Amino acid sequence: MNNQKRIHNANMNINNNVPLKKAKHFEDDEIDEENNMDNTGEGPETMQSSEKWSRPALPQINPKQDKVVFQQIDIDHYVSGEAFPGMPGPKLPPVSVMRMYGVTMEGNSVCCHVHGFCPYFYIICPRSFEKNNCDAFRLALDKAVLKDMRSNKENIQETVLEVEILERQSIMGFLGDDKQRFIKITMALPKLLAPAKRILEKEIVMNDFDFQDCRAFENNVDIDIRFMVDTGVVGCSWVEIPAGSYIIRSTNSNPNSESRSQLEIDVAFDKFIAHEPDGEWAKVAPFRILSFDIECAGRRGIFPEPKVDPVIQIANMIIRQGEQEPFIRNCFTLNECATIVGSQILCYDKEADLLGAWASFIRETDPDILTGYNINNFDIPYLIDRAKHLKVKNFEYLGRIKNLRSVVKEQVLQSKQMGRRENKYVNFEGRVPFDLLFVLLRDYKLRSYTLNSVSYHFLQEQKEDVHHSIITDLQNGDDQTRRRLAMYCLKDAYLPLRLLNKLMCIVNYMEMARVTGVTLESLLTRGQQIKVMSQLLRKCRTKGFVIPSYHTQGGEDQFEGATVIEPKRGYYANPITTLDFASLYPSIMMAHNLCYTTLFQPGTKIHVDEKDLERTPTNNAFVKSSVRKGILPEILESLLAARKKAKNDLKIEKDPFKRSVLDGRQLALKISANSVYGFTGAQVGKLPCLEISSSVTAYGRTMIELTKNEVEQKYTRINGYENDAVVIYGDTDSVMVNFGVKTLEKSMELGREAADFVSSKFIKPIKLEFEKVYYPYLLINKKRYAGLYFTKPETYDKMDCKGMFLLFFVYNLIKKLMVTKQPHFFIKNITTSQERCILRSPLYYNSFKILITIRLNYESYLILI
DNA sequence: CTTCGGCCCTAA
DNA sequence: TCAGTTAGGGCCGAAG
Repeated sequence: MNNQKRIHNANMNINNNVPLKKAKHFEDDEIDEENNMDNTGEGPETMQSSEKWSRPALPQINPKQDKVVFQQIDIDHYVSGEAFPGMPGPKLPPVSVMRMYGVTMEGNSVCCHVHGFCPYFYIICPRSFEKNNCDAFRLALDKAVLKDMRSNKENIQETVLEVEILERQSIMGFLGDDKQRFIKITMALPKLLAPAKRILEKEIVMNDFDFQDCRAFENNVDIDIRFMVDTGVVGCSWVEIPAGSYIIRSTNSNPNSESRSQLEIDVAFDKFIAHEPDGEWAKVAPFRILSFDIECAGRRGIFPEPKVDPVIQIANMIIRQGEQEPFIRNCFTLNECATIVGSQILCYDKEADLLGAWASFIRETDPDILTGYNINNFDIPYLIDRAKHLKVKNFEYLGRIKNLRSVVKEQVLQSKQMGRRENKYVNFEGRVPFDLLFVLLRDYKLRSYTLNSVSYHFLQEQKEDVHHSIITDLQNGDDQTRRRLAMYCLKDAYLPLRLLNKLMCIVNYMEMARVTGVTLESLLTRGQQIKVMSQLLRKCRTKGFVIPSYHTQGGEDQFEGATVIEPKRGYYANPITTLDFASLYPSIMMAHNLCYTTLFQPGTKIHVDEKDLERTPTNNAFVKSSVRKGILPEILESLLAARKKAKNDLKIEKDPFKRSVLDGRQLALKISANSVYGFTGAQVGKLPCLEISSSVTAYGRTMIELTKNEVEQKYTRINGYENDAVVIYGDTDSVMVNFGVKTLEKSMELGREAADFVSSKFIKPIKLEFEKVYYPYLLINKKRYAGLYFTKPETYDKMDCKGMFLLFFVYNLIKKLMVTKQPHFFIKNITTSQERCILRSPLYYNSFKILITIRLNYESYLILI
């Protein structure tokens, strides 16, 4: 069954590193296979040296009577040289096989091969093309695709598996209720989708029919996403393989297995149950999370290089998801090292032995998640490169597929959000690299991202301080100095686990994967769009819509964004009420039924009564929900309804772990709802629709304007109120109102009343909410203000500062200072740009000498006046 | 000396 | 192949 196995000369891989694909314009027929061949080899069997390291023993399983239930954590696919007997799908190899990896509630690891799932795409069906043409078309396209291949190393015999005519509708634009005919073309392998589309566009495949302007649909849907969408699997969900529907390929150390998982099974793609991650199935399996850190003996002043500088220590901590403390703590050291209470010390005389032992340790402990600090860009590539340099046998077999090497690839990710970022990526089939640094860069804005400052910031705890310049000296000392180094190394492995736990990263990311339907790994390696795309595809599938493949026509024109009300600058010594629209953009899309499927495009042949259309302020037209309810509004509704439910459950739930799951979920749901608008406006994206995004912002602009006017017209002395209300500022979805009242109670009461009053002027579910009162309030400029933040009259919640706040903060303090005649100081966390602002700013403001800053530690500054 | 565009960062 | 949006303040250096 080891059909992927290919024996390679070990030397080939040493100097012949993975080819860099990113810059090269590659041919479609050589993408996957070449990489695959490069990292295929004969991996070692998993050793079992210690009961403590291994997973709990796998119970006896009878495939006729026992079901297999596991939480999957990673999904991938491969090309097999043999069709699995008795499974659906093509009988002629090579065939594409999906793979799900996961863990049971008992902590046993599972690798599940899923057979018979094939990639496909759609094209619009030419008018005269009928059912009886399908077979001829299939043969013709198959022949054309085969001919198109330069080389056919895998000996592909059949490329087009099936051609059928289906009734579908394009998601783009309202075209009435009549379905159109589409041809669904099922291909043998994922990599054949692109050539098939290209050939259909460029060549005449069949003389009688013109396929050249038959636009392709869902051609660029990734096979992993396609599989998950079509089988109803979402990221990190539970999967049940019923008794009698699977075959056990191997258990544990059976040499026939392809995987290092304890249980390896084969199942057909339509024979398993994908549980929705709700209720009972919201639980989380006891995943093994490994955190590790390496130390290198570098040369003075030179950053360690794997070709020169040895790895001298590797510290490891493994924790089970849901538990508080690691159950494995150890440190692999080069040369003798004195013992450390609570940790196992493993000493080696030769570096190559140390590395080899560590790789065996990974295979034996079989972690599901790999973490640490900057492991993606430093520790992992360093270990792999170093092991390659020392020719350590079998080091690079670190994933869950026995004969696949983990190799380092350069990856360039570019987005407006993150900028240009070069990253290294290492494959660990079935294990998820979850670099804490990467998570922090994504989710938190910090002044410094060193492990030390991050630990201080979140845990109020610092590292063992060993400066990198003395690492080599400590290594060259005795077993006591190496012990000191090991303590340091262990702490660096431990802190990421503490931080993951404190910030609930794993739980939050799992919930995000479940809500959006993508794998855990793609949350870290891919952008925002794939999450919306996954949800869109799921909705489309149930409703018979298909999504056009994006063709690169450069988007040039920007669309207009939100209004920022001209601020009435000043210092307000009375309460300022803030009214906010809750989830403004999602609720606009819901209220006005804005969607791809409801967009009425000019020039459309379908007639729609004007009364059934809604014209947006940008003069786009969308059909009303009475005619057809949009998919985007439906997605948003279910996201927001689920969020409401999660928040309610959160109120009742007592168990702290379940609470954190629920809190992670409500957060994921909120972020997901907000990113739908961005998706429609992403002009270099999968499915931009500026009619939607520009209508959304235009509605937003009219709404904030209307809110301002309504409030200022109603709350006047003429109408019996204390003072004329003035909207002093507003940005996108909020207005700041000065009701001219003196007390917090009064300003809150008026705020609640005004919010309800204005809400009644809008269509459901648009809702203006009273949220907070600032008292006092300092408004310096657009996007720049500060004030004490009150949600209840008794006491303020916090001092809130927006924008480059420092000078205003200080201004406020000066006022106090002038009143109290007392020296003041405060400590504030600030970001890099604010720090620069302090350092650059004159020490005078409004002719007061204002500040001296003293750096206290990595995050806090003491500011004296 | 002023103006403007690029850059960086933030608000929402 | 991949990449969420626009508005806007403040600083800096180049051009005029």
